[in-house]
Amino acid sequence: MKITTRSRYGTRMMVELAAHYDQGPLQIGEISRKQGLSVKYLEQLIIPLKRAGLVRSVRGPKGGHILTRPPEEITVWDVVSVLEGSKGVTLCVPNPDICERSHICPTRDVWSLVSKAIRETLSQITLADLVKKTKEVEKHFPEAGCPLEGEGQGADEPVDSSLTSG
Amino acid sequence: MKITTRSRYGTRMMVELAAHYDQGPLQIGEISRKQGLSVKYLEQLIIPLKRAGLVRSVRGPKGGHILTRPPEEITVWDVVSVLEGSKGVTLCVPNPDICERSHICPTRDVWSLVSKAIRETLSQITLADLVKKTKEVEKHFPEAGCPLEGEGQGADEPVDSSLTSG
DNA sequence: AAAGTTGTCTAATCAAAAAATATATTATAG
DNA sequence: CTATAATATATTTTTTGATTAGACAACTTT
Repeated sequence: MKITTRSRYGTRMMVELAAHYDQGPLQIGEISRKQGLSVKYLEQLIIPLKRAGLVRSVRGPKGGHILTRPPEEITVWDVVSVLEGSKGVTLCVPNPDICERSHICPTRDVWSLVSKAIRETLSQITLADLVKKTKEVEKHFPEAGCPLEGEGQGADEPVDSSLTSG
Repeated sequence: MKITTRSRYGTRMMVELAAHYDQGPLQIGEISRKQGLSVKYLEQLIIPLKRAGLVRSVRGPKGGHILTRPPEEITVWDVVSVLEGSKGVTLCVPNPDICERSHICPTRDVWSLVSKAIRETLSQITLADLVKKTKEVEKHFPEAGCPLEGEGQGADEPVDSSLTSG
């Protein structure tokens, strides 16, 4: 029941792209620096986001990545559902057929409701909301982004591993 | 973002205990047989449930386990929160202190909302609800419980492993 | 009191998935 | 051309979820 780093880092990356939306392509290296996340890992995460049509990329110098739609039109659910894949909170929720009794299983209904609650929650939050909140906060705390988020570690500045263990 | 077998199997066990509530202690062996779950695993899961005061146990022959409260008064959230521990959907949600910037992190708020949505959903479902649903369904399909639930495997009858992989 | 049943506890093992890293290749602006 | 940045693939490392094992403790029944 843990939200994976794929979803969390991916969302942070998308928020960076959103904040940069009207300023042309943004490079992974930039995102990495600002968010303290590994370049290599972000490169992996952006592939499914591209395939899903949320991001497009420009190669070569001055290249980078840019959202295909304005941040107001991309929800966190759009991002998370792509990065989590179609696995669902339980195998039997998206694929009832793998269990012959899915249609009579009372606990399966419970997990379906959880799945629905998550989807509905995340569908109500857009990248624009998060950018806005970031900027409001930066007025009061003039330093940049969120370098850790609990356990993310800096690309160049490894963090004390006691933070990353749990 | 997967619900662990701890929560799923644990909930199924608690539903069995709920169904047996007014008939004295129920043995793990029985639950294992009816639900097709490993005795050894269930034994582990029941310990935190006891510590949390949801279950009490009777040793020796004719012993077993019994809910400390009627099924109407135990929600799925009671069960799941015990079995998942206090880890939360993200480390920084229950322990803001592990990240110096939790209070200004916009994505942390998102995961907090997810956490809240899950909690509220599961708090509205009681074990009695699930027992009731089980019995309704059994009227139409006179065979017993849900042996698989997607990937749970029978204690004595191992399932084709292609089911258990994802 | 003996025997046998059931729960309790700790440890060890296994497997899968998540997370992170490495290398080589392709496109393109300048 | 050359430097930059994306793309693709592969590999490694780490974590943790899941499962199994065995010794021990409590209790009921006879």
